[in-house]
Order: sequence, then C-alpha cells, then structure tokens
Amino acid sequence: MVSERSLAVLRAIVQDYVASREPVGSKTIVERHHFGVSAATIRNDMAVLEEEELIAAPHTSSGRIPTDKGYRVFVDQLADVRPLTTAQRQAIETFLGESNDLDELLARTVRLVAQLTRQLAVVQYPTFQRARVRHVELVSLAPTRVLCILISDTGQVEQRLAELDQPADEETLGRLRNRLNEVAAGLTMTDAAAALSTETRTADRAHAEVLRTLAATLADQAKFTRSDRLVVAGAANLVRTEQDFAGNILGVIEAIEEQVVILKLFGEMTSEEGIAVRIGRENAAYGLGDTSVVSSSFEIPGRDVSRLGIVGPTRMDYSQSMAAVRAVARYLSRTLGEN
Amino acid sequence: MVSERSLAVLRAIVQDYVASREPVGSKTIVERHHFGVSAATIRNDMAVLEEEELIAAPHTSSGRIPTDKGYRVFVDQLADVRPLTTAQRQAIETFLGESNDLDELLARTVRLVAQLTRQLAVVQYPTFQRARVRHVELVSLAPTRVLCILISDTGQVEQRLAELDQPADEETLGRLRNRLNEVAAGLTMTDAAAALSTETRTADRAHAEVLRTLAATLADQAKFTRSDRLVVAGAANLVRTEQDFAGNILGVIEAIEEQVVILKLFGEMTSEEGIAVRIGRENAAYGLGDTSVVSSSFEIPGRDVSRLGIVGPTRMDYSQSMAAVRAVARYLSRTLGEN
DNA sequence: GATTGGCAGTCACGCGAACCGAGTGCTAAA
DNA sequence: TTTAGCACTCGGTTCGCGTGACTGCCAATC
Repeated sequence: MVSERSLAVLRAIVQDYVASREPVGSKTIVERHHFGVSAATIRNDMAVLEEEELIAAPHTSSGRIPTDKGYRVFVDQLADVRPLTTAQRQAIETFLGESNDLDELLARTVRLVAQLTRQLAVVQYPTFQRARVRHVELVSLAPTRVLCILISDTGQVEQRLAELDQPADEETLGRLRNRLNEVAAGLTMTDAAAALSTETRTADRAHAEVLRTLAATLADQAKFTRSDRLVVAGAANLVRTEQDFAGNILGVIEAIEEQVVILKLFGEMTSEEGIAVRIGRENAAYGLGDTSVVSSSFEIPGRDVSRLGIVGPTRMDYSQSMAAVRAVARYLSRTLGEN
Repeated sequence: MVSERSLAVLRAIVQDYVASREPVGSKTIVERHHFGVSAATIRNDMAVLEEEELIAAPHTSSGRIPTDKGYRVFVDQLADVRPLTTAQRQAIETFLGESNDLDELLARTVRLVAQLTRQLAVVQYPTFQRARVRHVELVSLAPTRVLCILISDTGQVEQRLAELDQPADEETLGRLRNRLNEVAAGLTMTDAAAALSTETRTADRAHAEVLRTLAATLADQAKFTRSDRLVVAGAANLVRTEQDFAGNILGVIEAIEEQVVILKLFGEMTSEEGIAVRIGRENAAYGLGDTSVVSSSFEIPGRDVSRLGIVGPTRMDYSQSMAAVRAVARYLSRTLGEN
C-alpha cells in the first residue's frame, strides 16, 4: 500500500516542515529533493500518506504537515541518526573531560545537551548502588536537635535532622557516635538500617530518635536517594520554540518544575537500544501536548542506570536530537566508565 | 509643582494599568476612583505628570501608562503595602511550619512566594557563618583518587575530590585521616585552612595534594560556600506574563539560569529597611529590560544574612509583591529564629 | 498500472479603504 | 482653578478584493 517512494516523500515532508515550520506542498518537494518524478506523482503519493494518517492538511488547499503517527514512522524507520560532527565531538570531550564532582559533571552534561540540541535538556540524578557505610557523624545544633550525617564508601553524603525527646549533651552524643560507627560501619545501607533497628530496642529513650532517624536515612538511601531529582538546562530554548507548542507551554514548564512527571515519563521509556522517543499525544496523559521527549539511559560507574534527554516540541529535529542525546549518554557510560 | 492630587492620579494610573494592561484615560479614572472633579481636571493633572516624565502616552490620543520613573515614585511614596490576608498568613504558617531540612525549607519557601505573588520567585542559599571543623573524612574512590569530606559543627557538609600523585592504600589514608582531624578539628574554617597549609610543608608528596585540596575547600567554605546557589520556582508565571516583557523574555530566563546575574543584583540591593525594589531600566545593565526585582533580606539562625525575592515584569502589582516578600522574609527571620 | 500535464476549485493571506471610538489638547466660560 | 465643549488624532476593526499556493481530478501518455 505505502510504496517505498511514499515513505521517501514522508521523510521529505518531515524534514522540510521541521526546517521551515510551513506546510509543504508537492511542488516544493520536487524542487528541493530530486525525485525523478513530477509534482502530480508526488501528489498521488501524498494522497496515500494522508489515507494512512501519516500526514494531514491544516486546511483545504494547503501543504501537508506530519501527524504524530507520521513522526513516529519517521523516527522508527526513516530518520538517519547521523553521527555528530567532529566539532561537536570535541565539544563533548572538552566539556565533560575533566570534572571531579558528580554535581558539576551533571550540570555540565545538561548544559552541553541543551546546547547541542537547542532544546530543553534534562538529566536524572543517578542513584548509588551497593554503597556501604563508611562513617556516621552526629552534630548537635541545639540541645534537642541532632544532625545525622552519613558517609558512604562511594563518597555519597546524606544528612537528616533528628528531634530528641530529651536533651543530650556533647559527651552523650560522643558515646553514641562511637557506638553507631561500631555497629554500622562496613555494612551495606540495608544491612545497617536493619542493625540499627535492632539497636533501637536496647537503647534508652533519648537515643532512640537518633537511631530511628539514621535507620530511616539509610533505608531511603538504599532505595531511591536523589533519584527523585532532575537537573535542567536550556529553558530559553523552550521559549524560543514556543509557537510550536499550541499555546500550552505552561503545561511543559509545570511538568519540568514538578519533576515527578518527567521522572515517571523516564521510567516508562526503558527501551532496549538505549535511546527512546515519545511523540506528541503519547504524552497527553501528562499534560504535555505537542511535546516530544528523546531520552537515553546512561550509567556512571558505581551508580545505577539513569536517564538523560531532551524535551521539546513535536516539531523538532529528531535526527539531531537523537544523535546528540545518544552521543552524550555513550560518552558518559563508556569513556568515563574506563577510569 | 506636582500637587497632591496629581500624585493620587499617578497612583490611580499605576493601579489601573497594572490591573488592566491597557493605557488608562482621564475618563476611566473619574469613573473608577471617586475624585470629586471632572475628567478635564484629571487631564490637567496628567499633563503635569507627563511633564515630569512620570507617565507617558504610547501614541497620540491614547491613555497614559507609567514610566519607570513613575513606578519608582509609586513604589517609594504611594504604594500601600497592605498586610496579607489571614488566609495568606495561614498559608505561610502551614507551608513553612514544620520542615527539618534546610534544602526543603528553602524549596517550600520559594514555592510559597511564587504562589503568593504569582511571579517567579528566587531564594539565595544562605551561607554558614562562624563554622568550625567538626570532622574530616577521606574516602578512597580509586588508588589515586580521594574524596575529601568536611563536616562543620553547624552541620554543613562539603566534599571535594583530590587527585594524588602516587597511590595511597587504606592504611596510609587512615593515618592521614587521624592526623588531619587532630590538626583541624575545632578550628574555624579559616584557621584550619592556615593550619593545613603549614602542615603541607612537612608532609610527604603523596599527602600534599590531599592537604592542598582540603585547605582549598576550607578556604572556599569560609568565604562563599553555596552562596552562589539559587533556588527558583514559578517559571510558569514568567511565561504567563510574557507579553509584558517587550519580547526579551529570553534575557530573563537566561539570567535565571546563569544565576550569577541575579546574585549580583541581589548583592546591590542591600537596603536598610530590608525590602528593596529595582525597576525596569535600572536593571538594563544585566540584560533585563522591562524587568523588576523585589527582594528582602532574611536571616536563618546560624547562617549569614541572605536574600529572597521575585523577578517579574515592570508592570506588576508592587503592593502585593512587596507585602508577600516582606511577610515571608520576616517569618523566616523571626518565627524560625525563635527556635 | 504508473506517470504526467492540464485545469478548475478552494482557501489563507495581505492590502487598502472606510469606519469607529477612545482619548487628548485647547479654549472660553464659570 | 475648575469645567464644559469641541475639533482633532490615531490605533484597531471590518470588509472586500486580488493574489498565489495548493490540491484533486481527469484524460492522455509511457
């Protein structure tokens, strides 16, 4: 039904429409792409594509624009995810080359992706895995307030405040600190949490709250610490492409601020090949109309698999976006993994 | 020159223009506000105001809109910063009432301000003061990579990565850790940094890098740790009011992402009464046209004075913004200060 | 059967004219 | 000093028209 050439026409329509933001007609196609046929033939092909709901006309007697379904076919079958230019590759190297701190690395990454794709970029904070307790520290902020700090052997630091039932002086805290380190040090987060729970029963009331807090911290840590955080950059790109979101750009901005929405979306985007694309109405449930998301998983040594990607209008340059997202994700996973 | 009534007319113009986004004419004023005079009289007053460049006409035969200078006079002399409604006060209580973590408190604060003012809200991360070193921890990530973690007695935690010239095993690190704690614990950040610098000279090469890193961390800490961070909320409000920024909303968004710009701005806004307002072109140097900033200082016990505020179009409800910003800042400083 | 040229029909868009109305500035009177 | 009246200005809206970019269809052609 849908001939080979028809698909080529679809590809041409997507490319031209993304480039020009204007419905593309049969004549334009024969001019810009060198099909060996006349405009009338293209029109016939376009009729087929319209039949299949891959393209649509905004109004009678106008050019055609791709439908969500059309974009989907384009992304799955037609897009040539061309490798980055050497300039772009170098940008990745220099940008991400030497950064010590994870926070800074992610901040740089997200900026880089925003710059490469000219879209809003998002990175999910990767969680730690198999971390063990290295040290526990207690800091007295007020007579009944103790800050519990937990340091893991992977370098993760987590803090939590505990309210005591009764005041504890420095000396008591010192003893408690030593005891806690004896019990917890060297154990995994989950094990340590369990050990502390046991300890809770034998300890006196004043200490109980500290232990509970620490145990809770450890348990959280083991599960999803910081996985509920996003790093974002390139919001200006969102405004730049505002016209492409049919007026509901606010939904997108709210989704970014809420974070949860994006994280859920990321959660659903586990594709085998790493890179995944959600197009237009596929995201409607999240209040994201005319919005597409391109994301890829990546893995930094010592941490769980995480995701990075971009959020932009359905009318976007998928080839470029996918190439850039994939390249950066691979760089993070491979090159940094070697160290 | 500028009569009392003229100023009242200015106030009316500002209020009506902010409410309606339309140039306001003499007739509208006599209708909505009960001056005891006719439209013609108002026109005379408006002529005076225009003479003084407090208002301007977008084009001949249209109503008037306030100039930046007009807004300035309004803010300084005419705005009634009416106290919040009880509902709003309650919102503050319930929103900020019980939060342990500083990060969370600030996140809630900024959301609250965004909600109250319906503008983009910004909070500067307050720095620690008079902090002393409580504990130093070293974590080996790789043979030549050591993560240096610094815990202060105010509960601040800072981490930094050090690259060693030669590998160090666990035992060496353990000895170094003990030594560092002996030297640094109990000192202020600045003193500790100095002490470590002295130590650098006596230590062998492998340790030197760790010491240097720690010293640098401490020095940074003493100065402006985290003061270079902003917490932001309510970006949607920016887009909502987009028409009021004469097309250059991107400048504002970039300023927010850059953070430095806003921090500089905050730095210049030290006014005695706490609350300060920068209007329109006063910010032009920062690429913020048609943009106003309302901010107030606040102080959380144990930390240096910091700032929170809002960023919005020049055409904004200054009364409401100032009231909300002031109320939240006071709440943070007073109510939380009592604990 | 696929392709092509030709031709009529449709519709968005841009432009100018006419019109409307809000609002001013000025002047003379109260 | 205030007021009423009046001429004038000018942005915004509406309407009609012409233009151009398309499509869809049909008959001829390869």
